[in-house]
Amino acid sequence: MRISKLVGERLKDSASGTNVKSHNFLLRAGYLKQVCNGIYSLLPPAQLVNLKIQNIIREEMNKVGGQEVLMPVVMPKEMWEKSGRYYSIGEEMVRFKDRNDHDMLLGMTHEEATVQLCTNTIKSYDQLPFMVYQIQTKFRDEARPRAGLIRVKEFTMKDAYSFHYDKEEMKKYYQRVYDSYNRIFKRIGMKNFIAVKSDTGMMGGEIAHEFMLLTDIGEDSIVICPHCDYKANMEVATSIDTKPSFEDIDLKEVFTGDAKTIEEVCSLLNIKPNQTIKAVCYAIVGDDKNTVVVFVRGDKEVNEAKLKKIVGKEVATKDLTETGFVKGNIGCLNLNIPNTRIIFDSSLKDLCGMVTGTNKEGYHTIGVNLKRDLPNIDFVDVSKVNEGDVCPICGAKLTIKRGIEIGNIFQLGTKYTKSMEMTVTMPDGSLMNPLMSCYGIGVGRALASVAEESADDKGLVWPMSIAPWQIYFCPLRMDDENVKEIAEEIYKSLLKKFEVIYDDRNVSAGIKLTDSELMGVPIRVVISPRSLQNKQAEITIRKSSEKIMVELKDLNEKLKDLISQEMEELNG
RNA sequence: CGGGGUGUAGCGCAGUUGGUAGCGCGCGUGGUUUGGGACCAUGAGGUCGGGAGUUCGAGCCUCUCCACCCCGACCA
Repeated sequence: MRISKLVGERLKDSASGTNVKSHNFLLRAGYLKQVCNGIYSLLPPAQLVNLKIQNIIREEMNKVGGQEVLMPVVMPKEMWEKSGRYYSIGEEMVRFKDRNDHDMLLGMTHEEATVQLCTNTIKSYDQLPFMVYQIQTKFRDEARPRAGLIRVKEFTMKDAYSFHYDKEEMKKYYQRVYDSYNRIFKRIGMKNFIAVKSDTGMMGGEIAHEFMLLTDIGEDSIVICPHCDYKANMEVATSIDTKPSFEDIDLKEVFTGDAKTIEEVCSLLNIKPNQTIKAVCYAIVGDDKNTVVVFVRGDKEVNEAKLKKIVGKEVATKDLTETGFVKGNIGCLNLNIPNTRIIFDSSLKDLCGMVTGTNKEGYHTIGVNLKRDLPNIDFVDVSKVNEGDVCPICGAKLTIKRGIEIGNIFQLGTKYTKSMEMTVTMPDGSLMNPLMSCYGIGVGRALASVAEESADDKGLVWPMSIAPWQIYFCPLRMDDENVKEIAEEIYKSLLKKFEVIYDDRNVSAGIKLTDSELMGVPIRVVISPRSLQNKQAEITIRKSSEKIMVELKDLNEKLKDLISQEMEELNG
């Protein structure tokens, strides 16, 4: 490829309106062009990276027996009514009508389509296990796209689905894909990633893992034990609570005036937040009547993912106007509001000497003893883990890090095969619903994640395995007839063996060299009148800035070595 | 959906008390340059996000709609 013909421009000024390093470089280096909020076109270099990532994924999926298929983006409503998700998934799924007034939707995931594909196609247990996968465009009408390709509405996803005749066998297969995912992320050059236990969310099922790239720009919080294996998404993370103990005194109402927030009450009463009981109110989505109140210790926060599971429905923080609650003074004693479910977090269990609202303006109650004043209460874990809480496995202090979800795997069980009536014949002649698992990787997100992790202050730094080109061929002084002639010759010979971007522009050295660094091509080959005097070329390794002078006659051989060396490292 | 911010040339930005728009980069042409974003000359490129209003006159004031960015809610 000649850079003079390459579609897209390299920008000197950094793009405005983004604070994510990799996204900034991807825009500046001519990889992406935004179409609208959360929707991008990929320019040639990005598409080359995209295809390479896809091919690595494809190879690894094939290795675990995956069969590539391609399912439709547009699907009829009926399929999704069967599984129940036509109604349970919110506005992120785009629904529309075709010209015959038939309800259709854009697929955001393909469990339904896969079951439809396999039902009556697979008839006997004998054909299990098997896995189908596809690499396909997904559309999700995200509430808030952000950080370039990290969270977008339209993206390319590899999604795989496996089917099994028993749980043991499903778990074994799940482990194989888990290992496969580790290989994929390693091969595309990702370094600091981990697998964590995760919430099953809208997918359903029991066990799920997310693969997370640890980075400060990540959207998820991950709880990690520095001493043992425990790693979990904040949504499902648990910890052993270390209970504070306070003097057990009698109940007493105290005047607190305008003090409403935990901070205000604490500073007024000269106590710490962990001596207070905080009330958080939720509405149930799609249910105007009922309210949920969660009482949690003042230093803790409600984990809404956990709350959803307890309630069994979507919840949203509730506006307290026109309810019976006294905002800022809600207390757990004598709270009598109709149609209200009250939930106590386990952080409050057995505590005494606590402070809570009195359910009337201007007053809080001190000396609450949960055992004495509220006997017969069930405490449930509905709070978020705090940094420094105690690991549920080994007892060490937990840390919290940020991460980008780069892949996820779920053991779905029979949720879809049951609801969509997929059966196979078992050895004894009976029919059963096969067990199912699903496995996803966002290709564009993987691209952006590697870009984010490997970029330096000069620009992108692609790992060899997914670089748009292996070599940036950069002759200086293209006005010099001798340079130009030799450059054309070298380019032709490089093209036979390597993937090359040829900077054939007659512009100053500075522009060429900075562009090569911005674009992140792993190896740069420079020739110039100076180097040609000695019949030499200069090789620069992008990631280390290491420079190697090499005789022109040895150039191809040297490049071959450098490339295979890095590829071996990436492939393990 | 809530809070905050920004919309002026391809990109980055300036534009004073209201008087019909500039700068840098980039792009075209001619010339001089050439190992870390050269220089001279010259040229093209704008419905100042859209609409309505106030005014003799609006990039600037008022109203309204829209788009994008950031924080939250939401999220495979």
